[in-house]
Amino acid sequence: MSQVAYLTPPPGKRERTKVANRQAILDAAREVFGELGYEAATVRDIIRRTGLASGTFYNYYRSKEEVFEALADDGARRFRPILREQFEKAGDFAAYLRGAVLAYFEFIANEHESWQARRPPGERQPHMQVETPEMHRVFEEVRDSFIAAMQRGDAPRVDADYLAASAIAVSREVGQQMLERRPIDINAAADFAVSFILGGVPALPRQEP
Amino acid sequence: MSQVAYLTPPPGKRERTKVANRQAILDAAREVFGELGYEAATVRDIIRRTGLASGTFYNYYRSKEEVFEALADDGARRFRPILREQFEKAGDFAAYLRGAVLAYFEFIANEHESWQARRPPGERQPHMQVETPEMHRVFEEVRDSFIAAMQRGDAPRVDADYLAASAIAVSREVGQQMLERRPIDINAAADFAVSFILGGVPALPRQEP
Amino acid sequence: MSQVAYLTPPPGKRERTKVANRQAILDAAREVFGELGYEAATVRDIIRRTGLASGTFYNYYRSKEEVFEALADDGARRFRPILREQFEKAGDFAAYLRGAVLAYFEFIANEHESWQARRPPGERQPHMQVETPEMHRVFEEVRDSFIAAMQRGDAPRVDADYLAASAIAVSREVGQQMLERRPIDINAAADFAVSFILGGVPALPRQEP
Amino acid sequence: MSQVAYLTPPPGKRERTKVANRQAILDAAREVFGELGYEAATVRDIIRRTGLASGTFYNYYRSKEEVFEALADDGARRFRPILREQFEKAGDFAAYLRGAVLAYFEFIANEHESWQARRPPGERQPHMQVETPEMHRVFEEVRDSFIAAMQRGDAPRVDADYLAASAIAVSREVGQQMLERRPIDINAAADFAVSFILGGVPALPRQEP
DNA sequence: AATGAATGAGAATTCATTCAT
DNA sequence: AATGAATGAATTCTCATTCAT
Repeated sequence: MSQVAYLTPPPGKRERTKVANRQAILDAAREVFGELGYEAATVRDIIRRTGLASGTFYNYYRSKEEVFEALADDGARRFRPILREQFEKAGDFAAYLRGAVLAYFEFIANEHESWQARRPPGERQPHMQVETPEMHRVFEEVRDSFIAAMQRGDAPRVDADYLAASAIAVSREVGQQMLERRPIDINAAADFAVSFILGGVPALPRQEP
Repeated sequence: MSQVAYLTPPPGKRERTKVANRQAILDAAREVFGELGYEAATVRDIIRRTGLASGTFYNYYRSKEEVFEALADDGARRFRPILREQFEKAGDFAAYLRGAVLAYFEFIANEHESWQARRPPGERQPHMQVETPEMHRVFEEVRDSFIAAMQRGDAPRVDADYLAASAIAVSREVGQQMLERRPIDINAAADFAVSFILGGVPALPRQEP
Repeated sequence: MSQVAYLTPPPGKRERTKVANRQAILDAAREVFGELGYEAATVRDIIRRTGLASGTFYNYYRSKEEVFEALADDGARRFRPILREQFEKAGDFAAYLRGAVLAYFEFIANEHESWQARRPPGERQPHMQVETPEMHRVFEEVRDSFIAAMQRGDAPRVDADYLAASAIAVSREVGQQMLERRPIDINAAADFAVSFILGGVPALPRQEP
Repeated sequence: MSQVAYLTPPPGKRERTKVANRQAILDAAREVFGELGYEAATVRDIIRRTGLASGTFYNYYRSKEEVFEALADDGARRFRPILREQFEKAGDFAAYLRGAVLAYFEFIANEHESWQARRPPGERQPHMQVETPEMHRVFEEVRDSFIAAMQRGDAPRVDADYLAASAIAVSREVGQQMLERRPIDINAAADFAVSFILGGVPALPRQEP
């Protein structure tokens, strides 16, 4: 009997359900926040969409705010390996930057399409900044790879914190706008963002008048 | 009866009270939104801080949302003249950009003082940072004048929305980080942001190795 | 115009409504606790019976527990002047005791009849002891009048705290039982309680075998 | 396979666990009811304190009410032998009464120790003191034997319910006060209570002027 | 205009109990 | 027998807004 292999017992149905429920709530929250906006969304809205009982929500999260943070944290957690992969496979700073931005845009475009979706167009969501531990780690990772590039002589020695913050901000904002356009053009957005970071306004793709 | 003398109330007195109340509500709202974020803030929180009665709020604003808007307008109203001054003074796009960014950094550095000061010091402050309406309008002002410059041929014709979003994002993030550093160095931050926008990474101020 | 007489303005309709509402909630609570018992009773039950809106409850009390305390406190507050009157008009200790016990039994019998009423018979409510400030004052008043009687030489010098506690306890328990009997016989109950306090078991009224 | 040895579990082991769990739940319930009162206490509070899983509770008791009853029975079971002993030892009603009251005071003084000890020390404790089921049953025991004595001609035939209520009330209140005094003087309290019940105010122990 | 209590829809939350594992 | 997550009815409670004074 190969049972022996499971010195740690295989995750039972219970455990699987727990993970699935946690994810279901996260997914539902992503959709609901996307459709109604964070403020209008209620815990009821979220839980209704999962098909779970209302009380079940509170087995996983204590409030709407907590799901929101978990959502942000979750995104950052899933993105971090992708970012690292880009860093490891990139030849130089420019390649890393392009790879990372492109990967990020793909990531958010795939992100269920529900985040920021089905909302009356023009109704801008107010910007929300949650600083989750995982998001901070992404920031640190970006900054550290910039520092590494600088130390390799691959990039000029500049204020790494400012630069990381700027590059992330540009990516986030352009990415956000990209998602609101139809069709979603990941490559154009990446061209813009990367050119901007690497060369500023003069380097940007020109448009017809 | 000496009442007669005041059948018409002392001129301006009532008017002044009205203006003062309106401003008191605005100030209270700025504080409360800053401390709790738009969502968590309640009308009661705002009105409590003014010392007025709850019903009085509705003599001035119809809803929480309306104060929010008014607050935005207030911010814009205060920032627009500063921006215009920069525009008139500046010779070209680069100079204007520098002036605008500098003015913005000065603006938030001032706001920051009056905000952070009043924030309950010991209290944990883990919640989402929702973009305040004031900031938002300030950004809009910058963006609009930015687009105008482009239309006047002062700046290359590039994707205006992406560019505006990027420049604003850089300004916001660098500005945010600037506020967290001691001492707050507005000029260094502006140097960074403006160089970045105008020339990307290669144009950034170098640091000692 | 006799308006002048109201240097302090006459209580307006608002003020009257406030007092009336507070009392209405108290009355409703007394009924509901009486019918359902403290535990089964909900805030909804109470508020429903007042005809007020649910939110109104919370303008007056923060919880079921708080109304309950207010109820106890209210009873004690209203009883205290009655007690004092008995003390002032009584000739000696025995007369005071009889007067006070009788007054107390009348008081609780009148107490709307709803407290401890319409409940399935035999379903004993668990004893509940709330120590409200006003109840403590009643205790002190009883004890102090005992001490006064002792000092007058009207009663033997004994442990006044134990005695007051005992006399009050006997009155409360006999009173409680009295309310559960039909017909309610205030005099028989008072005879019993007073005899017991003044002479213990041997002094009690005998019953047919 | 060495499993074989335990196909039948070690005899008594399971049984002991069952008894231990049942007792653990009872002990936890005693604590929790004591700290929070019956109403505020939840099954979760009780079960949490045992370290058992919530579902396990229902293997032993069907509801919160049932533990409450069981707790009452537990108290009675522990007190009845003490009471019986007094009865067998005592020559007459007075001696029995004294023995019973003394035993009761000893009982609550002991319970008191184990209760007050575990109570979270700094915590405000404003809530209602609901009669605990144990105390209630203890009172019932006393009352029943009391009535029995009356029926055997050991005591005068008076209103049994009133008398039982009175004697119990006196014992409870004097006992309560006794617990609040330092040092706790069981004998003085018993002297007072018994004298009071047997002879009223005139029979009470005198105090120095 | 100012006041502040009342309103009541609806959101948040609890918790006894069940039941698959 | 033990576990502990799911359930969902029921309850608590909030808060924007109204309106009589």
